Amino acid sequence: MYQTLTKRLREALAAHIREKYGVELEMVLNRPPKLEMGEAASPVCFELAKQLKKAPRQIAQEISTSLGEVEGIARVEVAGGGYLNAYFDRGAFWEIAQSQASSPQPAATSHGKIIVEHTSINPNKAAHIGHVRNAVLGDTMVQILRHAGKRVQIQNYIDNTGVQVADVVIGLLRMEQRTVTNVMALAREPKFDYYCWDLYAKATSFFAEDPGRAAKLRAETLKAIEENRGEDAEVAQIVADAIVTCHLKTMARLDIHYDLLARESEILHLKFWDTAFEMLKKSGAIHLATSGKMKGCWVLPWKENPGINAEDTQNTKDAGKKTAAEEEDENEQDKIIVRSNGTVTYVGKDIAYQLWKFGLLGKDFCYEKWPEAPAGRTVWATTSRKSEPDAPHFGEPASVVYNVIDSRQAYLQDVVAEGLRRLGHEQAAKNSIHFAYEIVALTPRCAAELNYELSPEEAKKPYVEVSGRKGFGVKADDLIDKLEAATLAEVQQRHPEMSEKEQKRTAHAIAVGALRFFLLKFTRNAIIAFDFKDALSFEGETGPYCQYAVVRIRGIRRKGTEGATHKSKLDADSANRFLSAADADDLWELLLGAGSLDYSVDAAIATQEPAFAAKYAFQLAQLFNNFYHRHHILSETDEQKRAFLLQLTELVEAQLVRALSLLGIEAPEKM
RNA sequence: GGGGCUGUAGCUCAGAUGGAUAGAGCGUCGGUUUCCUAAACCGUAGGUCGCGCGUUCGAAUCGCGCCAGCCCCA
Repeated sequence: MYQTLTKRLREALAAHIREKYGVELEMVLNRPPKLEMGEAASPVCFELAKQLKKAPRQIAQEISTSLGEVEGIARVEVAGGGYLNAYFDRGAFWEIAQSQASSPQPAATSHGKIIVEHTSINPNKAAHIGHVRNAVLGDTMVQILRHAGKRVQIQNYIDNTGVQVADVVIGLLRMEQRTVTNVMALAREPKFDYYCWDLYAKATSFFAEDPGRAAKLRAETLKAIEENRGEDAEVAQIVADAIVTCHLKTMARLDIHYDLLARESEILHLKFWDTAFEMLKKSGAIHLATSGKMKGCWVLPWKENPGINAEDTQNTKDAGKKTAAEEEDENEQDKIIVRSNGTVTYVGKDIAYQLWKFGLLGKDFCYEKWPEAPAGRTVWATTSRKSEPDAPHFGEPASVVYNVIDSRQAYLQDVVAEGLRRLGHEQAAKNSIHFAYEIVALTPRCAAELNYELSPEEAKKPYVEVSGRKGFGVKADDLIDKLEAATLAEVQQRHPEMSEKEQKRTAHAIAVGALRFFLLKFTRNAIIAFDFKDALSFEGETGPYCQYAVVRIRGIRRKGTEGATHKSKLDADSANRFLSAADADDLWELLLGAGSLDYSVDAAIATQEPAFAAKYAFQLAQLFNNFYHRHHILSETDEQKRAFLLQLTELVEAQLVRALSLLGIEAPEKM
């Protein structure tokens, strides 16, 4: 809606400037700080002033008088030192909003497939709050991209052959001396993910007792898992599969789902890695270190000028000029891809996976349905067995890939991208986006509530980092339980007339709204210092605040249909009249807000910042609450006015519900 | 040692593509409810945008240098 008009304005301005001054400029539009300054502003005259060597205000004056009609724009004025402020035709905007509200989604204008990879939790313990941030960010980005007409596939990478799973395997088989059958039974019990959470922490202390033994056990177990042999491999699969099912269940509570579970075991068993390894060797992207600390490792040279193909000559040239010490130093910057014992690092496997995502590996997985998907859902997983015939074509190359991974791994992600580049896939490297976000830490107070003993240094810090190894953190299911309990108590008090089922449904929706919004209101690179007090807050800038605005509108609609038997029809001129009245700026502001979802979605995509969408929902809810206190709709005596206010309210509802759905938040009927 | 991120109100954070008088929530203080449910609204106070120099008609935003904190690679 908003973008419909700004697009017209942008095009008209660009064409006019091209014609009048023969200058081609990118047409940036801003939102003026105040409503009196119009709805869209262009600072283009300042830029033009440089090129034409004229005063910006004079240019603005010229343009504003000669621009001519732009459909839907009432007028363009000169302001400040040379701004062009555009004022929308309020009646026209109302019409656009009415027609677009009823025909919601743009047709899938997708060019290529987009992959969003998120969640990707090590399948060896319960999910914690940090994992939830990852999943919520990823899922929200998915909804936003789909809303913009993109074709998106959601993947969840399962590192089921890694060291973390190995640690739990050691815990079960060596520390607890369990049999395979026994583990199988244990894995079927509820809260197996919680059991592993504790066991993983115990294993960590067990390893700390004797580092030598730990290294040996780990290496043995890891190798057995990678080669898919013996009890270790068997138990690893049982554990990883069961935990993945737990994670799917936890995320389903937040309405987060996946198209494909891409498992690391298949990267190995289907020889994805072997193929990638050959490609890397053949292209000279990696080489075997023959001396020094990394002797016997395959390494990817780092720190050199990352230009394409020029490295080889440059490497030798530079190396010749360097002292031994410098060379040694430089070698230490190289990234190990294959360890001297032959095992592949995570980076190596990730390069293979990224190549596959872009269709550059020349291989595909086999696919089968995950046997224990959440109710009513189908989730596919990679497999080494034969593909099921109805499997979607997951191997279709992606044009863009969003990898939702915390920012501590920025360096590793750079290495992966560098690997792609050295294989000659510059474009893929560019389109493989590290969608980075900061961690969720705990406030010292929150840590204390969890009975965690703080060291003196930790107590001084504003936050404490969670640690899966130490078993220290807020588990996702615990947090959701806590939120649901708190919201249920509130709903029961406010709505004793509701059935218990209805109360629970409502409480659940509010709990999810509170949690998802809480994780989305921060921008990606803000560290969230988690505290139960903040997360359990339902007032102010929160999900429930936004939901409440919708509930209010629904209340009005219910009351409205009960009371008035006839709903008078709004005639075309009336809307314009009400919006253009001298004291109607608040109505206009609300309409404009309701129509600005597209603007916020565009900003969210351009900046890769889902927080923009959350901000939008909150601001629209705020505008509505403000309006709600100023205008009593149902008691409005002017029938046309009442019809107008009602219709405006319904527009706000539609847009707010849409915005919330992008955030994965459902608005209940009552709360 | 190298690389990255962060520093804005008492607290937690927004300020995309440089732009007009730097915003919000919480907290403070003071008001609003016989209801279209107050999970709301209104008012109040609170800022050398870490510091310095530079680029620009214009800098919280860009560049350089410091200071402080966090993370990553060794």
